[in-house]
Amino acid sequence: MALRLYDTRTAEIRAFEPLVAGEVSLYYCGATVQGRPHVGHIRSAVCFDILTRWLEHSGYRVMTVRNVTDIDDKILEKSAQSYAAGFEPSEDYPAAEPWFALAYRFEQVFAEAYAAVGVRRPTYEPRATGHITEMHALIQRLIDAGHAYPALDDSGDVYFDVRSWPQYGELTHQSVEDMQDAPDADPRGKRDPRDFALWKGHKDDEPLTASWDSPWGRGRPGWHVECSAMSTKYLGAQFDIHGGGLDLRFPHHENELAQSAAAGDGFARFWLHNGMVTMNGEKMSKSVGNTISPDEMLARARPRAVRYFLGQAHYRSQLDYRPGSLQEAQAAVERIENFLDRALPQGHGAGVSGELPEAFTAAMNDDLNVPAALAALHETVRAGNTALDAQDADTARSCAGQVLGMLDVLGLNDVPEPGHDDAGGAMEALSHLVEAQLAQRAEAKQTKDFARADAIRDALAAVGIAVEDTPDGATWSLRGGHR
RNA sequence: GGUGGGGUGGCCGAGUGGCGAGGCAGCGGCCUGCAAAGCCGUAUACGCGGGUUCGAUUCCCGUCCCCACCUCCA
Repeated sequence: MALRLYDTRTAEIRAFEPLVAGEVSLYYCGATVQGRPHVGHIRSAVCFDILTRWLEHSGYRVMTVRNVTDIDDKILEKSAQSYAAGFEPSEDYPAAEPWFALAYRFEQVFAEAYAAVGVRRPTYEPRATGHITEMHALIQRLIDAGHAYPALDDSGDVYFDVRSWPQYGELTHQSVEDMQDAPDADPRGKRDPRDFALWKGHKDDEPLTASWDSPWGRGRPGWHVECSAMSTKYLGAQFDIHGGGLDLRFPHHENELAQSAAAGDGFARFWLHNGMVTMNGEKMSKSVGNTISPDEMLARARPRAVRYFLGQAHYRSQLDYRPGSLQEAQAAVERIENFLDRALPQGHGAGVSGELPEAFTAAMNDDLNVPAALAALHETVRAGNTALDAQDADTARSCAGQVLGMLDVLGLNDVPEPGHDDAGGAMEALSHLVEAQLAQRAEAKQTKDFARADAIRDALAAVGIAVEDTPDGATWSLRGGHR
């Protein structure tokens, strides 16, 4: 069965066929780098990372582009605040920081946050500020086609003319007439309050560094135009998939689609939107204050568990966080790891086949049904454990190979685990100390001195080292940092 | 008011016109010196009311509730 995906625009699941055989072009919206990432950004990235991995596993060559919005109202506002009298600097927002320094700094924080849960870098990450000329060209095409106009006042803005584009609303299935009037719409210079800015004229209180010359006067880009300009520059006038969070459907993606289509570009063939992350059923947002940051998650559970949690629900479903979610995810992850440790001790994993179970493949092809894919993974783990208990090493090894293959697709094998990969010499030294303790404990057990054996185990447990007995002797692992 | 998505066992979370995915937690058992890990077993689950059907959680109608978006939003 081939891959089928849900397309927001047509509101249907249909077979995915790329524009160019064997190649997939994917654009998905990244962040406006005005602050630290929150888990919604990371969930979105995990979803599209899994999509990318699945496409690659399916044999496609995938070009992925994710934008960095490094100029916008909020970035300028945060920077301006840092110069204001009475500003109190914090760790996240130092005093007197230029907007471009702020944006660049947070861009790097985002990169670290993505990497911490094993999200691979896109093929390219274009910045809005680096594509002003492409935006100008697009805006000019829209003006020439009669779908955009310079502001009727002297603001220097350029607006998209919503009324000139009958298809406006097609992505979110709304008609312009039915839209609720925007309470904060500032109609100055607009033909219709729903018209949106392609170009924003420079204002005197904004730094000159945040403006560029244009045929319509000095200014800066509107929010939506960058994605149209950059996606088509790197992926072509028409490309396969455009993704992003559900909350970007309107206005952001609707406007992107309108301006690109009105300019004559085919644009995205599939629109994919991931669901929101909620806390006890409500969307996490800073204004409500019900947030947990990626850093806080990583402080509460291992990176691999955090990724498992963020990726475990279907990508279109809402993902609910509540106390205990991460511990549950970690328990599930460790169940998988325990099996691999039993089946492939000490690096015997080399050369095992990563062939995937049919149920897993079918689930992934069915609009990336990760929950069903995880069910297949866990069933393979159980089958493998059963085989181990029956001394059937070949079956166990085969199951382990399949599990490794599935973990690769889900990206769980790529998550860096501190204290595991990079502890180097310290880990080596610790290993000798623990082995010596275990040898003493084995001796105690030999002489049936269980009190002493338990004392050693308890002492190790007290410092975070878990000891488990197996038919082949005791094994140990660091609690919180997998062996 | 408009648009879209939901309400599944203690929790999370798939799915299906009829043999109850999966994970976590719980209980019982096997194994173990004891644990841990693992395996086996274990649940009168599908918001409510009607209808269609031999049979509905799944389809239809009605109804209640929740969530998201309607120009800051992943």
